[in-house]
Amino acid sequence: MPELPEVETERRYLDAHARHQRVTGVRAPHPDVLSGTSAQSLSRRLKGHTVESSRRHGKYLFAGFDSGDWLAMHFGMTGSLKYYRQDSKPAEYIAVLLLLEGGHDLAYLSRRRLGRIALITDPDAFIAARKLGVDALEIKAAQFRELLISGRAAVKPRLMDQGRIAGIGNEYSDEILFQARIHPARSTTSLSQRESEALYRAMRTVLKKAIAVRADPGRMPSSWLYTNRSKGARCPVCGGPVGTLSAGGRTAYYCPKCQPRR
DNA sequence: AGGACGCCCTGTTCGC
DNA sequence: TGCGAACAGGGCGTCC
Repeated sequence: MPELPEVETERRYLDAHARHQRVTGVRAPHPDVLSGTSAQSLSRRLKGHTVESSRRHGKYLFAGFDSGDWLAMHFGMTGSLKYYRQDSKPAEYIAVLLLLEGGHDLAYLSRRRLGRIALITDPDAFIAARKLGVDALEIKAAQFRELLISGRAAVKPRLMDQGRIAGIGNEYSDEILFQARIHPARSTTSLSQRESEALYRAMRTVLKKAIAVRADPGRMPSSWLYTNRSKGARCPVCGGPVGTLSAGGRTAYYCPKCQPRR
């Protein structure tokens, strides 16, 4: 699912393919992903302008235009970007399409259409208005511990709380907890200094490595839980059965042996 | 404040 | 075997 590493990969994809390209039109086959705007409005505002910069905060990707406008994109569960020649076979699940001058299209794909695109003028104001926390790769160790342990909560939903630490979802929270050897239902207030440091280190290692392999599941290390998040799977470290529990309305996968409750 | 739950959405997996 | 139910899950809203 598009969590921080996937969105960072999309940001680099956007930079590599669409930068400095002029928009000639906008189409929205599935306008329900547009938030507070329309295909006509987007077309009016973006036509004739070029994509010049990109930013990412948590799971949000921002594409900056030379006009000062930005597209704020969230991918929901199944979104991605696709850059392709206009005369080639169009991609599936196109929700919004930027027609570019050079004969290519930049498509925002969304199979389940749970993603959203907004037209904004200030990413920082957008981040503040959405009450997003600090980006998971920007946060420092001391601040991480403070945001992690203040208030009562189970550690897994806390890692996924976008209002505190932005960018981590269900899959990577499982991986981070697995590598830090911490049970997902542990209370944050019970975590020792040593454990929160292990969590911080695991968070950075996991996110950076996932970015390095362009969030490609096939290239994730075999020592990770990542590819073993399924029923009947085995722990890649101890070989024991992988367990599940429900936390924050999501299914957590973990190894009961490597991540004991206490 | 935190958590449980429902909703959105559709492709895949599961169970009878 | 086949079909409908359950599941997948990011984010949001509601209720306790």
